[in-house]
Amino acid sequence: MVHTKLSRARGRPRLFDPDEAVATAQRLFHSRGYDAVSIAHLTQAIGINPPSFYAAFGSKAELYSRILDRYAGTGAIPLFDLLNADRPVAECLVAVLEAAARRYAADPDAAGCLVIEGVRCTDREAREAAGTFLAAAEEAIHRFVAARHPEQAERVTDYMSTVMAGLSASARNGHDLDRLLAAARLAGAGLEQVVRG
Amino acid sequence: MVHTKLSRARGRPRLFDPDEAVATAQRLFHSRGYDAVSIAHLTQAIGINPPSFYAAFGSKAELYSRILDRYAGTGAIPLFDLLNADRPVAECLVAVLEAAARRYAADPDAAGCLVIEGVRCTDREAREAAGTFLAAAEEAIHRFVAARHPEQAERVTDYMSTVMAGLSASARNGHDLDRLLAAARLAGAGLEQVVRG
DNA sequence: ATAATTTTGTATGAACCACTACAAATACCT
DNA sequence: AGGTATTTGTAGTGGTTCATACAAAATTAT
Repeated sequence: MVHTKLSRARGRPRLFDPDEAVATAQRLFHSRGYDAVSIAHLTQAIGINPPSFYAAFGSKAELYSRILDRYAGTGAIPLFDLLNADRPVAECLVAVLEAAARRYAADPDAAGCLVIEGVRCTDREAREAAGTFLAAAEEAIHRFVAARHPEQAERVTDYMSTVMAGLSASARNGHDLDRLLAAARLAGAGLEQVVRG
Repeated sequence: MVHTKLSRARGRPRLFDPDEAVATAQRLFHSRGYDAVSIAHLTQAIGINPPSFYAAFGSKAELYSRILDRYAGTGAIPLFDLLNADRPVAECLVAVLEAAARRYAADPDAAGCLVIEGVRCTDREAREAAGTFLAAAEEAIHRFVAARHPEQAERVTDYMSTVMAGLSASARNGHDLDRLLAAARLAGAGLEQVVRG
């Protein structure tokens, strides 16, 4: 039995578009941070009542988790593209830092990284969901560096985490693209000393 | 009319030591962050009831502000000592980064910088209080750099802010002293390229 | 038409939040 | 002893948090 989108579901139809609602919620979470966004804010922004919200998304943390998945395709840094390149390691890593600067400053009303900021929130469930994504990103960087500079992999991965967290914080402190890019490039200078190949 | 500490105050005496209470509160705020600490947590940790708390400290945000003052003398980086030295600029700045790494990792249960993390909290009043201290630190760094490298001052100050925010975040993510120090030194390499003198 | 299914809006529950009114208690001052 | 000043504990205030119970509404299936 295959359900196509053409054959409508059985009960009363939804009055809102869940995908659109997720996009709205993503903007809210990214702009104000997980803790500062209440169910009341979300339902009001989406234009629905709490029961519709819970029926569609389960809970605030579940919706957030779903948004993190979506973020990977819409707002996060394309790590695999940037790190699979055939260029020198340091060059790739600097490209990641510059991409981070660009993403984090792209929308002044949703500055910084949704994941990096998410791991600082008060809710355990949401924090752990963001932590999973952060760990995956760190592992991708670690693997990339370890392939050619195994001795430096941990140190460089830590450094990348630190700089990206710093860039996200500075973006949320209002630094614009130019300032963020300058900081990313200065940070890149540290990299080129360690991984020359 | 001078009141000495020897002549006791008039009414019923306090059953708790306000300084001790402030220290307890500082530990709580630093460990869990401003948002995650409730009045109930504070009063319970101090061992008093809410009315005593409000009589002594005014409000949660007021207490936090008082703690930030205290933090400057107990947990913050001695910027003026480190930057007034007669050594090369880059050397001083790296010393600041290393001092930050040490402070941020010193107590695993109160990791990171109270000020840097404070500016991310949900409460406007507390956020602005922390912001004042952060701005003062940034101004101190800017002035120090501008004295000898006026062209680089803004860029270097932004970079310092970014790296220190990153170190604080990494500390809160559980990185220990060694990892933080390694990141601080890698970041220092970027500095030495820009401010050689 | 009737049953089954799903969403909707209203209205609310239970737990927490920062904060306080009030009277009893405990000190100093005269 | 009596008056004044301050802190104390009890017991709340009103507001916000996330989440739900319930019945009416709107659709498909039979």
